[in-house]
Amino acid sequence: MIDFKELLKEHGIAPSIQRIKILEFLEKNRIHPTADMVYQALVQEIPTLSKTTVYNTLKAFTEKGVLVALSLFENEVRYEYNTEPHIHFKCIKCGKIYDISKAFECLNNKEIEGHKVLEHHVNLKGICKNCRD
Amino acid sequence: MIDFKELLKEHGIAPSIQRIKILEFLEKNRIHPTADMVYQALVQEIPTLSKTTVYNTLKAFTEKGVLVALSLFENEVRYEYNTEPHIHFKCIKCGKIYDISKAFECLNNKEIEGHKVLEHHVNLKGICKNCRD
DNA sequence: TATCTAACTTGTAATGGTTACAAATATGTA
DNA sequence: TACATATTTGTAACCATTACAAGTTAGATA
Repeated sequence: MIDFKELLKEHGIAPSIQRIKILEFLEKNRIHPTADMVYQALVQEIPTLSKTTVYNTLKAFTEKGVLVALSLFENEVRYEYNTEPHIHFKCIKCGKIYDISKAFECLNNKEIEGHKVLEHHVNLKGICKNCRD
Repeated sequence: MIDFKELLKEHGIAPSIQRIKILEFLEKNRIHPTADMVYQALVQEIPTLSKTTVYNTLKAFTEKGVLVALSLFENEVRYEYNTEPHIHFKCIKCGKIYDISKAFECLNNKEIEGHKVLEHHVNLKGICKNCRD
């Protein structure tokens, strides 16, 4: 069981109830949610929750490295708990996004055509194993 | 010199003035523009141009495979002329987006963790050769 | 414990990109 | 030329996100 309160402190973020709940949700639900999905899920538990708080919190978490913001294939921002490097696969049939554990460490800290590469984001698109049948 | 009129016909798109100008702009300016950038550039030449037309046209071109829509790192859609497969590099200092001719054909038509991969989008982030000095 | 201050949360309004829609215009064909 | 269809246009609506100011909370200090 992760001590979310402690985790936030380690990242220099004061652990308010709202922040703890948001982090807990992201850690337990690896569904790459949008800000609105986070809000909808938590407003039941915290009826006074404000969307502004969700946006502010997600932004702060991303800046402090607690979360990663994703620009996947659609024009919307999604968030995920910051764990090991991995890539994303989106099914064109069901729309589900899968984490793929394979990463491309070979790309980071490399030079490509004279540019220094610090990060890489790989998004795959296709038909997932459940939709192939 | 590309015959844009003919190119549109080949893709099943009626070649109106607006559509030809938009395609011509994308082909000549490989700057991965947003819809608004396309509008701003062309409204001088076609004063009656409407943003709705630009959006409709970019959408149609993307659906017919004339253009490719990109979800890069920010939350905004950009468009580029559909040519050979390549990947993108964004400089975190100057913000410029570079095309990198290297692609990962090895990924397409492969299976990863049971999913069938049809497309791949690789976005690199770092410091470009001009900003390194 | 009481108080103070700073940080956090909230709600409303504003912003900006995108889309819906209906009217006006242009195009191709007979 | 006239008609039917497709395209363009402008306005209004929509939705995600941000700005802002006021209200609330929490930690530190005495």
